[in-house]
Amino acid sequence: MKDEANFFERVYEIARQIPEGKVTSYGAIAKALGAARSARMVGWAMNASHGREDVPAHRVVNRIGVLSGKHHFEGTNLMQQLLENEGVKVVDNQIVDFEKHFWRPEVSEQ
DNA sequence: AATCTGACTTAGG
DNA sequence: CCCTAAGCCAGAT
Repeated sequence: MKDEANFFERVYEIARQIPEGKVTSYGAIAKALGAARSARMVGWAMNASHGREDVPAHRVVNRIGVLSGKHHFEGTNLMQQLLENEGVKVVDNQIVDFEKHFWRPEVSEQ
């Protein structure tokens, strides 16, 4: 049996820990994985997260709070809809008060 | 096996 | 924050 602790699985683990109404960045997740330089890999893992309901990729945005991955969701504004449904304001593909909704996986154990 | 690509980030201007 | 350049690494072709 293979170990399911693949790179992707690790990213999913972090993503699942993102509380509702909160968002985080790819770099933050990457750092939490111990691979701060692999922020792109986090996004890459998200690409593989399709089919995994437990992976709220819509809560993961880039460092400035822009929904860089909304284009990968169904429709054209599903990602925004999901965020607003959780109380996160999104304007022009960018999260309003991003820092206020920001959630750091590395300090999630607080 | 080599090359390209990418849901990113940081640094410098 | 905007722009350009470069680093990054794993997957896809």
